[in-house]
Amino acid sequence: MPKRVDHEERRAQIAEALIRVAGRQGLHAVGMRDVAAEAGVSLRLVQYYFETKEKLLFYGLQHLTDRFTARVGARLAAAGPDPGPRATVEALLLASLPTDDESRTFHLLYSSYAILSVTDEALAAQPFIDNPDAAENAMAGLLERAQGAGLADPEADARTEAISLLAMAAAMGTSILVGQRSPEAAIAVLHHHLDRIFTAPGTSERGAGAN
Amino acid sequence: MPKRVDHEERRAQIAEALIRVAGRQGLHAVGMRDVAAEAGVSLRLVQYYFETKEKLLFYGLQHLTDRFTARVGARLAAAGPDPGPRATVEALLLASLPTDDESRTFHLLYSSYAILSVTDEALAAQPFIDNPDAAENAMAGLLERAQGAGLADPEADARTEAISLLAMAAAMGTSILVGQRSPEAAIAVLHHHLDRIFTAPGTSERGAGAN
DNA sequence: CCCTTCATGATACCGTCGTACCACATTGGT
DNA sequence: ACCAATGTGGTACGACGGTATCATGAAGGG
Repeated sequence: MPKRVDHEERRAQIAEALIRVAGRQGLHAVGMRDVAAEAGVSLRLVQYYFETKEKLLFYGLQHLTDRFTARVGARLAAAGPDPGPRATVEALLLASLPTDDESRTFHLLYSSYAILSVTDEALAAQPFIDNPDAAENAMAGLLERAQGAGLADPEADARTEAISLLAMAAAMGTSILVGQRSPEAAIAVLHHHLDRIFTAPGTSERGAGAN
Repeated sequence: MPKRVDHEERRAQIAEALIRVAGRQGLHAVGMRDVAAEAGVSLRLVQYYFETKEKLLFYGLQHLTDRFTARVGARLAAAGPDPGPRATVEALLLASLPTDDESRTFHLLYSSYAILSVTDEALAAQPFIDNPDAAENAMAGLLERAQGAGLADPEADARTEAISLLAMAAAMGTSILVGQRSPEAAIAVLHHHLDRIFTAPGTSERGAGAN
């Protein structure tokens, strides 16, 4: 038999091409020929590894969320070993804002998929990240731990605040994406709420902050 | 000359057809033939009143925002003459949540247009509502008035809180749209923050609230 | 050594979509 | 009464997109 190529790696490579071209032209405007050209392969190859466009799109979503998860993990790791709850929460929120090309593309495409899923049941059935509310649970858990450690307002409802923070980050991310707001303004708003929730004793060095 | 028909009315009627079919199939999947069929007219007619699909889409966005503005105005009027600042703010926020078919369609299509505008400069140049930050200014103004009247926490930064409230409403609206959260849960979170901001003296009847 | 099987390339097909063109009806003005 | 401008319908055209088909190259096993 011939070259015996790693299919999974090839698929990943094509998926990255999909993400790049979709980030440029918009997910709706991407065709198999565009993906093939971007990946430097022939149209037939794209068909070979993903039989149908639908499967390519699904795989693209999966790849997108995987890459984003990895990126957030790296950001957390870069915040040092065992950072405080506030630093962790802040890192999570800031990582989800579209501040550079990669996160801009992620935000754009994730939003595109989400909007698509409203009218496309096949896409809605797809595992959209593990995120029915994984991020929400993680964030709520962090806030509760902070409360337990006396670092956050014990009166606050952790789950409600978690939902609020994530919602604000998401919506302001979109504002940034469409050029309605600057990343700095969004970060300032998030800091405001972190200051409100975290009754920080020694963790009040914010302003010339991390990222 | 022949029938002398009201072009503007005809355009509005076709635009509503566009909105209906786009709400069903998604904005990306709508074609001129679909719009014509939905409006009960011939394809040629759609071409006659909007020469190009792009113009149809632009007009559709305009019509969508007009209808939404009117709807919000009606909601405010329904809240009685000169309601308190909190009731006004609450009405504005709740009106923007996708709780019924009309608001669901609005939220879906507005989000679709917004995402589209990221990669389509012609659409980005369009007056996307009057909303670079009209809603934000209005909301901030309301909060400031409430502070002046001693109804809201005077320590709070009105603009920051306005941005926060609108952002949460927007993001949770999307969560509702994709079926990730119930309208009730979203409303509860919003109420939580209204309770935090408004130091309501007699306005503490919330829970079996307005809408 | 060759044959089977995996991998890849070129290209054809069929549907759809936006747009353009042609034809006709209707009606108000002269 | 006829003409011309407005409104409306039917249909064709060119392009593009996803998918399918045919063909070929490469390599490991009998």
